[in-house]
Amino acid sequence: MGVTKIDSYSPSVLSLSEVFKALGHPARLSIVSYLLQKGTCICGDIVDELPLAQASISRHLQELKTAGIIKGQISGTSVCYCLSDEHLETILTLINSIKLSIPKTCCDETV
Amino acid sequence: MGVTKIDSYSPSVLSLSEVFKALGHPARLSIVSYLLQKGTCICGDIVDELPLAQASISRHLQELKTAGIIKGQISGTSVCYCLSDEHLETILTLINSIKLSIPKTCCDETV
DNA sequence: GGTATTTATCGTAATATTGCGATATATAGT
DNA sequence: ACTATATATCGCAATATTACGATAAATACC
Repeated sequence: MGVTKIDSYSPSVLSLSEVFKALGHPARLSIVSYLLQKGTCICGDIVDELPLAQASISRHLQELKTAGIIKGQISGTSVCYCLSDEHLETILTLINSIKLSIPKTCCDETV
Repeated sequence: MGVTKIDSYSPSVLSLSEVFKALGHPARLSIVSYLLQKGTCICGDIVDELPLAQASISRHLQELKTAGIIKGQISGTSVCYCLSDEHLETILTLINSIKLSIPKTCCDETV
């Protein structure tokens, strides 16, 4: 992320921005989209779906897990991942409140 | 972002991940939060709120604008920024659909 | 035990992001 | 015209992210 003044922000802002950051990569968003359709996946499923190496998929899964977006359960030699709604409620609430509070015409022209 | 295989993803996934990425930085999320409370801002308002230089704030505002999250209107020597709901509807729809489709108990233990 | 399968981690190179000072641009006021 | 105010952009250095191959770790099967 480059030089980031990470200590200057409140824990709630930092935590929520981490969730958004995790969703802010096309590979990770594709994984979430896959889980949205299929319900669960193992690492190998995503390796078949995306043009990335197994090591890269595994890293993306770890980042989604760290952000609280997915969770995994060991099942034999593989790990079954699924969506977690731990943070989705927070995001939903924020976006709803943003939508409700947008003034109708604060800017008429774009710059 | 490092080496990203950006050509491998659908335009819709890329576009949505750009929106999430824009929200995935504490400074930019703070700006959105400020707009949520105040309705509008000029660059100088955010300079007073965050411990970043004016040049840095301006860059973050440009990134939010590029992602379609805010829009700006020239007003004298300053630019009045406010939230745009151009993409918020998309995000809201996605998160709602994720929430609705989460299987209740696909993973009982975390790994 | 030995082998296959599956996932996670390490090390590295390439690239992107961040933040700053300096500077450019543009409008307002005198 | 000159100055002040406000924002955007440039160039740079520091740091973070991404992706990969290689390898480790852990379980399943024979």
